Amino acid sequence: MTDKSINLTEYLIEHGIRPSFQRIKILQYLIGNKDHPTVDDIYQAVAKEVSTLSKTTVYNTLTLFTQASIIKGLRASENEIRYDPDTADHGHFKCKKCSGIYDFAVNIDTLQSDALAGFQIHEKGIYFTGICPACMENKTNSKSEEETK
Amino acid sequence: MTDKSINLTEYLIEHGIRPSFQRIKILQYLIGNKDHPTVDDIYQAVAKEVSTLSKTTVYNTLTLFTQASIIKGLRASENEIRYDPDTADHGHFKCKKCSGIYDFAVNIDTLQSDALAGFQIHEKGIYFTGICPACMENKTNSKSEEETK
DNA sequence: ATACAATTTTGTAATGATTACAAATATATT
DNA sequence: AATATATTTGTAATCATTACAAAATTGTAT
Repeated sequence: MTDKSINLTEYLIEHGIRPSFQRIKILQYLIGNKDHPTVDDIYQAVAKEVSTLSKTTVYNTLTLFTQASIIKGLRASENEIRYDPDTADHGHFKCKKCSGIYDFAVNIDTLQSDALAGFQIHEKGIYFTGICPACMENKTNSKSEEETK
Repeated sequence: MTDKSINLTEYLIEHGIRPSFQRIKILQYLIGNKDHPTVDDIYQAVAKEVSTLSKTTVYNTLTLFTQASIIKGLRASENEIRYDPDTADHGHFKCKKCSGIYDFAVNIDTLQSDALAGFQIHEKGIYFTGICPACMENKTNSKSEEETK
């Protein structure tokens, strides 16, 4: 789901999800914010438009979307799950300093290990951690103060 | 840390960790149980030998070991962190049915993607999910009942 | 349109893993 | 032995996530 021109309502229907107002708004936010938002990020942002929004609805919706495979939950971060509307295989790099999460292209098929013969694989997650280029330079990092945890 | 003949006390000292009784027992358990135990698994088991053991000590110790890179924390499971004394690069497969976690050999170096030029990589995590061979056969699976969540 | 059924949303209360913190205990050093 | 330092312990707090039931919305059939 990358093409903005696709109608969100139809997109949901195509994936067997009834297109409620809340669901469309949450999906819209996810597609417009591919920076791996947390549940709270999503809730805070969408609540500005949908004032009655409940966090439970956000959880329900994200679970629903995940089951329908239109988004993926990431476990790159320690505490919380983050969500990614890009369901194509790719890796995630988490910077230990600024806590930023970067996507990176990777040819996951080359990984295909003989060791998993006989296993039915559903998802492939590639999570790297380390220091991002920006933080390598800036010893004094601004992001780290606001987000260190 | 695979060779059982290595003295655990010395092993800890070599890694800059003071070898307290609790730390040795926890390390001993980890090395003897490479089935990716949870914090509670470790606590329950070691508490049988060290009756005064506190769960906080287990957390402290695991954090210490992880910082010293003698174990690795896995996020293959949804809720909780699991620990692995095998710090060599390898993948983890989580079966959605029986919740079992399998190690698998994988040549992570082949992954090296150009996209990460300039990034300083510390850890590489490979997490697959799906159905394990045992669960593919047994439609009625026993493990799933005890561990489904 | 109207009434009924099914689905979705909401709010609150529980759960459960992890962390904070300070007192108690053990260990090392002089 | 005396003192300083490091470790362990227990309890209380935190925080993301889940459970659950009531309220609101939507769909369907008459």
